[in-house]
Amino acid sequence: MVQENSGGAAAKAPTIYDVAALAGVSHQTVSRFLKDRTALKPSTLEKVESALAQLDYTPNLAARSLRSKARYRIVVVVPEASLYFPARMLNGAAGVAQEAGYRVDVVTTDNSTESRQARLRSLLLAEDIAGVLSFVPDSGGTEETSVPLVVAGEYDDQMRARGTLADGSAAAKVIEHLASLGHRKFFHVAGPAAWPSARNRKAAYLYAIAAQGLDSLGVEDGDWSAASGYAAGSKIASTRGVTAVFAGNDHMAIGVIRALHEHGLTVPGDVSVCGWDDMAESAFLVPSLTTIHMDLEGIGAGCMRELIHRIRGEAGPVQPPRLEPMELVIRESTGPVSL
Amino acid sequence: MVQENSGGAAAKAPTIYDVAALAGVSHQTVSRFLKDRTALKPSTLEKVESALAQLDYTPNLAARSLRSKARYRIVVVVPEASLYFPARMLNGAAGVAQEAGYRVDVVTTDNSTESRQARLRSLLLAEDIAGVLSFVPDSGGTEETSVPLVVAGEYDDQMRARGTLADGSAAAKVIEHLASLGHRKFFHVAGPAAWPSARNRKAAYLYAIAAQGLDSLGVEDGDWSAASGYAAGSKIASTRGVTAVFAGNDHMAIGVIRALHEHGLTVPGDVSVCGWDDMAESAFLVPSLTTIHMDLEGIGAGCMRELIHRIRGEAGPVQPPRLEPMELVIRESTGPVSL
DNA sequence: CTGAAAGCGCTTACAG
DNA sequence: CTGAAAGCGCTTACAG
Repeated sequence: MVQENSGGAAAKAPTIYDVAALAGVSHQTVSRFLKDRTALKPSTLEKVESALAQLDYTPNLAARSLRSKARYRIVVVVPEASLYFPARMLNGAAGVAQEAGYRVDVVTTDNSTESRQARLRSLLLAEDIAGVLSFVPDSGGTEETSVPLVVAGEYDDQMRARGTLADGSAAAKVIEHLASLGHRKFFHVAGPAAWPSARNRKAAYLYAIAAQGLDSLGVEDGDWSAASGYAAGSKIASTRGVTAVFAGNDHMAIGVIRALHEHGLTVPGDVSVCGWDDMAESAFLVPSLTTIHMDLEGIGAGCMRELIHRIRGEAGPVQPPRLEPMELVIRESTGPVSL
Repeated sequence: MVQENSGGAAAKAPTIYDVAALAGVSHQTVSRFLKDRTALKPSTLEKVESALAQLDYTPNLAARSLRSKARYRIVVVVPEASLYFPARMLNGAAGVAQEAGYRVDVVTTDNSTESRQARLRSLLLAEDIAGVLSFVPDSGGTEETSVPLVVAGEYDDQMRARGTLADGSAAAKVIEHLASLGHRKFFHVAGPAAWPSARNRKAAYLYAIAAQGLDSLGVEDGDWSAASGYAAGSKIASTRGVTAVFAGNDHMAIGVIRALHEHGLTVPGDVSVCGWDDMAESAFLVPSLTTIHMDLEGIGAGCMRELIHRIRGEAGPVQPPRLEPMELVIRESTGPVSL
């Protein structure tokens, strides 16, 4: 499981002094080269360049950051109970950060333990943190820090405050699609209220129902898991008249379908079910899942771009992320209302 | 989306000198306190302690690591195309690392891009890296580094080399279970051969088939995704006689079931299908999935514990991780062979 | 355009 | 048991 080191004395990493000695210049000149090559005259530049390459030099970030107060690390906070957390978001974010020259410190958090909270706080106070990207809506303690902070989803909140819903048009499409199939009586299984995306989808659902003159026979809050969808599904099965269910994510949709199945209801024969996210396996379920396709990787990348934009103090608004379109993908789990 | 900092001058983090001044001692004394409290006499200890608490001091890791050459960071390499990578493993690993006082740098990798490889290599050469935990079997370049390295799954390889199979008994249980239902003709959908766990399960499958005097009508390599399971499933549907399929993970099992469904074959009526991993939603599928329950979080934690053990140069073998038992969970997707 | 000096915040010898 | 000195590898002024 472990690969032995090539033994003995670990090869000391070369320093700026080694490079300087080899190039026959002062170490400051090497430092200058690293910062801005054009500040050197061509002949010097060349010497430094070849010495650098020869030694395979890597700067010591600790020393650099100690002296320059520059920061090279971004902390990403992910929920610990991340059975449902889309790893794709983390990937998107990490990719962008690496591309921009930052290292990514991942911190998992559950809201329960004191000690972990404390550890997170002290980490955030550390001097070398450039910024924080939190995928956890209530990431206790992150707010007090003075580094730039992006909480994924807060954008949604802002928009909702302005009367716009980030997920609005997609949710409207779901409801329209179901209404066009003759459905009139709906049920919504929402994500946990702490999450902006959950609040957003619920609000968009309620708005679309009202706008299109339909009926919502109930809303149940889950926790994003299939198990919570299953619990909601049992309730739905015993609620007379529901013919269409809109679930806040695909996991919960799976749970709903299972519960309906156990109550002798078929999907989409008796009840239509629509999810949200378009997980990689949703197309392969039986029935395959009608859902909203989300560019999770793109969203993660967008959040990270925004954070880096703030870290660098660039003026002007962040360019909105170029995401794959958020589209309704119609599959087998939704169908005409049964009479 | 962004929370403004509490404005103005960022509160400078307190240094060891601030603490020393407040406590009325030299900064070395504070440093000693941090390293080993018992080296101070009680009255001094008390003064330092209260000053420390009052200022909410956090050590500057960059400075500490620059001077002491101690390392505080562990790099975790995760596959970029991690649609299927169980985030739970990362969580388990990160939790253990944090608990032990390390920070976790996550690096995503795909094997394609040169620049990313280079970045990974230079990251690994950085002076402040204590060790590397890779969840990617072929994490190009990590081998050259002189820091302790654990590649998740290599342990499996070692055991196989010694004639033992980590996943052996569980795979045997799968085959036994299916054989007890009357199945004789099997098919295996394996994970990518680069992954030790995939090779392991395939070997265990072939061994169990032979040991129990059964027939394997084929083995198809997938890439862990439902889509690859689907492709294999089409092949299975056109292979005469197969009544039981053992898939290397639950995602591929889902794809297999879908393909069989499209070919008019029911599960488990016509064909039984068994997965591996026991994803959170596997119990809620229709049919619910027979699978091997894996303690993914525990495995991630175990790998990290081993790495830290090596980093600290502790003698003796690593205590084997205390995992939840790897159990066969019998659900609806496997049933008696049809005649 | 380049070198000599100072210093980031810590820890590790060295004295007392 | 505690303080004065030195130095980790860098970058940032300051001179030339």
